[in-house]
Parts: sequence; C-alpha cells; structure tokens
Amino acid sequence: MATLTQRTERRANALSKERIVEAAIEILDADGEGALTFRALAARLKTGSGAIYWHVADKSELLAAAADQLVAGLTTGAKTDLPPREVIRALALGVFDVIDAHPWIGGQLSRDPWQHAVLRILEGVGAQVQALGVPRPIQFNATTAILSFILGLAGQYAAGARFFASGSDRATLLGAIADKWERLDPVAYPFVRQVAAQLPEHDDREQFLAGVDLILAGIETVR
Amino acid sequence: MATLTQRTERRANALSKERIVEAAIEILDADGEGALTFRALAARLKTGSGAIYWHVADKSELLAAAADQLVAGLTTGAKTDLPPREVIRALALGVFDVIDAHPWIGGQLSRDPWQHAVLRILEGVGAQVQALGVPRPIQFNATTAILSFILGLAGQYAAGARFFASGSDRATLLGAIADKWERLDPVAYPFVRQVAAQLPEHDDREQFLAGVDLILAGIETVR
DNA sequence: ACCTGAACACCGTTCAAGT
DNA sequence: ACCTGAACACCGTTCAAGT
Repeated sequence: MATLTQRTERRANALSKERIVEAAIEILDADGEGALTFRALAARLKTGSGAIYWHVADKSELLAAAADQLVAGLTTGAKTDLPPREVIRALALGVFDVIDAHPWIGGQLSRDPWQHAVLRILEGVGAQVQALGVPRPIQFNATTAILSFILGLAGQYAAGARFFASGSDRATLLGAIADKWERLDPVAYPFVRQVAAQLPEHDDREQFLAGVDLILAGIETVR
Repeated sequence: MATLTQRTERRANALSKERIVEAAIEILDADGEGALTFRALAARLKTGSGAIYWHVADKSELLAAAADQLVAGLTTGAKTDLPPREVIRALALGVFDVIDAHPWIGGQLSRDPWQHAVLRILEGVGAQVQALGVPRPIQFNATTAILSFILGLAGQYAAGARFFASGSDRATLLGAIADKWERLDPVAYPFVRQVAAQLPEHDDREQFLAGVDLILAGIETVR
C-alpha cells in the first residue's frame, strides 16, 4: 500500500520532457530569457540540474521545444475556409500575438530559423502563397520574404522585451529613443528625425500588419 | 632619450576604443561570435581584461561599435545619382554582402534593432522611400517593412554561420536540412516538402534581392 | 589617467555515484 | 532507467592596487 502510493506519487512527479518544457515556459514568461537557467529549472522541478539532461539534450533543444509548443497552437488551428490572403494575415497576426505575449519567443525564432517552430510558419505561409496562385518558381521566394519579415520583427520584439525587463515600460523606452532620434544630425539623419515623432505613438501590431500587406501587394503584382 | 622612446612606444601601443574594436572585429571574423571574450581580447591586445572596461562600457557596446564600423562603410558611400529604387536595392545588397562577409554582424543587428548600425540602415532606406514618392503617412511603415525583412535575413545568416563554425560546410548543411524536409509528413508539410529540392541549390543573394523587389513592388502599388 | 589581474558571481554541461 | 549534486571549464564584470 505504502509502496503503491509512493510509486504513483513518484510517477506523478516523474520528470518528463513535457514537464520540463512546461516549467521552462513558466520561467520564461514570468522573468524573461535571462531567468531560464538549468539551476532555476531544477529548483522549480525539485530535482538536480543534471537530471534534466536525461530528457533534453541541451538548452537549445529545450528552447526550441518551448517555442514549438506555443507556435504549434496557432498553426494547427488554422481555418482554411477564408481566402488565402486572409489566412496569411491571420497567421502572421497569430505569430505576432504569440511573440507579444511571450517575447522570449521572438529571440528564439530569430536565433534559429531551422527549428521546428519556424518550419510550421514556413508551411503555413507557403501553402497559402501556393493557394494564392503564385507561379511555382517564385513561391519559395515569396514565402521566405514573408517569413524573413516575420522573423525580423520577432527579433525586434525580443530586444524590446529585454529593455522592459530592466525596469522601464514601453512608453518610457520609446519616448527616450524618439528623443535621441530628434537630436541626431539633421544633415545625416533627416528621415529618422522626421519619423521620430511617430515612434512613441505608433501601434506595433498595425505596423506589422501594414508590412505583411505590403509584401502581399507585391506578391500580387507577380501573380 | 630612453624615456622618450618608451613614451612614444607606450603611446603607439596605448589602448583605445578604436584599437579594441579593431581587435574585436579580427577575432569575430576569424573565429566567430563565440570566440569573442574579454579574456581573448585582452590576450590579443596584450593587456588585462579589466583594462578594456576603461574604454568600453560592456560587451554589448563593443559589439554595437564593431557592427557600426562595418555598416558605416556602406551607408556613407551611397550614390544618390541613381533612381531611389536602385539605391535601395544597392543598399540592401550592401548590407547582405557585409553580413555574408562577417556573419556575426547578422546576429548583432537582429539582436539589437536600436543600435546605431541599424539606424544607419533605417535612414538610408527611409530617405529613398521618401524620394520614391511614397505618401508621408506610410513612409514609416514602408521603411520598417524593408528593415524588418533585412534584419530577419540577418538573423538567418548568423544562424547558418554558427552551423558552419561547427565543422560542416554550407552545401552539407543545406543538404542535410533538405533531407529532413523531404522526410516530413506529406499531409502536414506539403509545401515544405515540395520546396526542399530548391533549398541546396538556391542562391541566398538572389533570394534576398527577390524579397526586396517584392516589397518594393508592394510599395509601388500604394504610391 | 590608465592599467593589472585576482576575485566574484554566475553559466551550461558532465559524470561518478546512488536508487 | 532515472536521478543527484559536486565538479569542471568556462563566462562578464568589478575593484583594490599599482604606475
């Protein structure tokens, strides 16, 4: 009886890749990229740091698995009854929202473009580019253009999150950057100075969608 | 006499931010991102690791300065006698070539989009977007779309370089990835499987330029 | 003012030893 | 088979002490 309880308890608390990834996501969401260490993870899972290596090869696999789990959530539930253009927009916004909610994913996606999470996005976008009627030879180029754009923004978002972690909030940060931009040399940086005023008030999500629409418009010209 | 020689020698070997950045670039180019440590840098400069902190705030400032030096080389020499569209293409290709020659810059640019090097690119692209006749309200969106695309590719390139550093060359790496892609589930990954064959033989530079052209085509539709 | 280099507070990863 | 936790080989950064 005692052994049985012990055994089921042990099984309930047993380490597994799923439990490790789950705990990693909790740490990343709560305290950001910098907080995920094998020691912190082991403490949260009440185990030794070496135990994690029985289930996970190394830190990069762990991060890839964490990112994949969250990205999988939005690529598997894709609706196909909308026009391809709208599916691409929805998918892109889905990625944006996941990065917005979990900024560490931004860093992870842009750091390793060959991880599975990125493959999911590539497939999701590519299938719709195909459905859009884009000629075969340029389907790959059109798809990777959208993907690169998404990954570029992912990196930017992650960088923003690293700043927020160090205290200040979004508005303060953008205000400070806009200030710096306005003080740049007018001869060398006319455009940046002109655009500085838009920086603090601009909507990231809207700007992101505008970029996607621009690329889609470009794709339509070659269709 | 002896003191004079000593003093001039000391001055010639004196540490400065320029010499530190120069040495950092040499290390990064020769052995990649992972090789740049303050200890390696100090050894190369024949000084103590703490001495570097007198001239440079921390590692991120050092990397930003290194990236900025190489990016400055191509934004300052821009020709303005070409049509805006061609200047954008040339600038984008310039960034591509710098990243191709120094892959660590890719990681650095995508990691911190508010560093000066990125600002230079933003200005270079933005000024031409303006010259292109794009309406004011969407100049910012159009410019950041191109910038995000460039930074997305920068991250991908840096990731590739990290692989090459671990032994295998470009062709082997892409071949291995294409192999993995072809073995994916046909139901879940039809597009990726179809596109796998193009992966090992495709030209990065060409694909990059195709992406830029796609965005430019999109921008022209709203002009 | 500028430099030295030991010391501090961390990392990811390994591995003999346990169960 | 799975887990423990000390140990290894690193990091970036600091700082008392030198010149």
